[in-house]
Parts: sequence; C-alpha cells; structure tokens
Amino acid sequence: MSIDRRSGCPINLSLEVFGDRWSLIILRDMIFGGRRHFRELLNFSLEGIASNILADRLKRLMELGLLTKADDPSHKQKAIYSLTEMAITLVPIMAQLGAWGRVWLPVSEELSIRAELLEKGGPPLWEQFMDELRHEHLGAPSKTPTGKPTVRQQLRAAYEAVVARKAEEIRPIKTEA
Amino acid sequence: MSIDRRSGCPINLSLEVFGDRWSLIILRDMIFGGRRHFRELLNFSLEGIASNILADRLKRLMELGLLTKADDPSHKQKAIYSLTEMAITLVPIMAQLGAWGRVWLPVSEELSIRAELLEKGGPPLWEQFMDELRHEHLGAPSKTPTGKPTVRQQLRAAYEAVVARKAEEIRPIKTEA
DNA sequence: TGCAACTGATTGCAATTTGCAATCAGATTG
DNA sequence: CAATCTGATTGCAAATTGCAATCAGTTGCA
Repeated sequence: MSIDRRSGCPINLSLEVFGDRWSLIILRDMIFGGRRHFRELLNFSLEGIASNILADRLKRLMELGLLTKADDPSHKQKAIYSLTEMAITLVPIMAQLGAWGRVWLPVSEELSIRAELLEKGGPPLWEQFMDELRHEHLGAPSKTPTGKPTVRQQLRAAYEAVVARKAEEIRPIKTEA
Repeated sequence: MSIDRRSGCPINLSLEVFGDRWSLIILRDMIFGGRRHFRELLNFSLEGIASNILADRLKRLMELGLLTKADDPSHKQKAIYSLTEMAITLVPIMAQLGAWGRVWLPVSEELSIRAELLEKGGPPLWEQFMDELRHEHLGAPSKTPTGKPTVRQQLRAAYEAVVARKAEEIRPIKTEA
C-alpha cells in the first residue's frame, strides 16, 4: 500500500493515494462525520472497517501527508487525528463522487441527502465547508460569520429530517384516534 | 471485485465501482486517449496493465453498466468498447481528480498539462467534451459546431506543445553554428 | 498454400493484500 | 484493585494481484 509511481499522470497518482476501498472512507468520516479518534472511526464506521486496516490506513495517510496526529490532553493514550490542507481540498472530489453515485448507484435516501445538499450548494458551499474544516483542523481563523449555520450542521439537519420523515411514513399515526 | 453494498452511501458505492487501481485508469484511457480496443488499452497503457486484469476489468465495467461491447466489422475477433452515459458523466470527477493530483502529487509536466487545461476550461469545457464523447460512443448528434477544435484535439495539442518545448530545452541548438 | 502476426482473452502460480478474531499493554475509571 | 477504554498488533485463512505462458480463431502476406 505504498505509492508505486507507475506513471506521472495526475489521475493515476491520485488513484495511488486513495484508489483502495478504505482510505477515502476514512477521510469521508473525518470530513463529514467529524471523527477525530481511532475509536470513533472504528465503532461508528458504517462499512465496518477492521481495526488493523484502520491502523494501517491512518499510518499511510499520515505518511502521504493527508493527516496529522497529536496527543489528546484528556487521555495519555488518546490521539487526535487532523486533516491537512491536502485532505481538506478533497471536498470537491467528495462532492462530485457523491453527486455521481446519487445518480447512478442504488444509494439510500437518508445517506444521499447530504450529497444532494452539497451538490445543490455548489462550489460556494464547498468553499464554506473547507473554511470550516481549516478552522477545526488547522486552527485557521474562521471566515464564516458567527450565527450562520455551519455546513456540517446543515448536513446533519438534512439527514435527520429525512430520517424523521421516513419514520413517520412507516408509522403514520402514532397515537390512537 | 463485485459490488458489496457495504452501505448505501453514495461515496462508498462510487468507491465500490472504481475504488481499485485499474478501473478508472481504463476509463481514463478510453475517455482521454480515445482507446476502443483491447490491444490499444493493453499496449499503450502507461501503467502497464496485465492482460488478465484488463480482461477482468472490462468485463466488470460492462456488468456495472459503464461500458458496452460491439463487434468490429473490420475483424471478426475484434471488439469495440464504448462508453455509456454513466461513464461519460465521470468527466467532472476525472477533472477534479486531475486538478487535485496536479497540486499535491509529483506529476510529470507533460501528463499534467491536460489536467490543467481541463481545470482552466471548467464545467463548460467538460460539457463540450462529454457532448463529443456522446457523439463518438453513443452516436448522439454533436452539438459542437464543426470547425471548432474538439476538446480531445485541444488536449492533444497542449500535450504535444509541452513535449516539443521540453525537447527544445534539452537540446536548445539543434544544428551547429 | 503456408506461416507468422494479431485478435481477445484464459490459465497456472507465487506473492501480496485483505478482513476477521483474538490479544496486547498502558491509562483511566469506579 | 478490577473493569473498562485507549490505539493498536498478531495469527491466520481467504481473496486478490500481477507476471508469464498459453490458447484458438483470424488475418495479412509471400
């Protein structure tokens, strides 16, 4: 799982970075799910990543410059993983991947609502999101005005609205007449 | 190499389609390199794909609906592979991948000039390119006015200009004084 | 006619990668 | 001081990968 340098083509090199089944999933969970710890990534993983694979990929992503690791002051054995600028600029790729998958693949409604919102928002929303990520992970000053809902909040709200609506559809009348 | 349906997340499902080292490379060569035959994909492959892997991936991409296969009238054993609409709409993803790789990875100049042109052209250029691909692969009427250079011609010209310039830099004075 | 080259693959095989389950030692909590 | 939580590591079976050789039918050319 290292970089082969099979060719200097940008698409090939990008594939050598995250052309496997897990690297981009981990980055997705960090970017969209706000995960920062090993256990968060392990236990809340939708796709059920194994701990050895997670450990291997985190290490690899650090070597490649997509993640950094720091001690968590609250626990001597706890590590906090942060996205680098290199990883944050994957947001447009994630958005395009999500948009494509939503059209062509059998996505579930509650999981694709975020892709839809991100697609509708377009580059300006992606920029706002990347700005927020820089604030969270790199300590950069936030350019987003306070009060304005964060992109992650918007994504979360949209997700929960779909979940709530679907629960209502299954059980339309909760209490008896 | 089948679809697991690990989760209904669009990004995950997209990864299950081309989250391997070869599928997107094959599609890249068809989209940008204009390859249509097995041997073209095999012999002109920059990354040196093996014939069994190529055969396997072509089959898989057909099963997934990204490619179709037809007989070549010129040769009874020759097959022509065509992109489907599903594959053609990968152009924006390819463009983003190329743009990201160009910034963060050790790309070679002559291979990244295409990514640069595609990035500069933005969505309008991508649309024109997809229109041309629909014309080539799906027999759709071309909306691009005749006379206007095709995107593939532009990409090719840009590539050759870089190669020529680099040759000149290495050997600045060809003939003796 | 005859033979080499070309067509799109397939097969055998060794090496690598994968994912599951169990385990680890140190840190913290109750 | 025992249970739990931390980020891993190890053993192992199964799957995947890529290289090399091979295949049978088709074609071009002498």
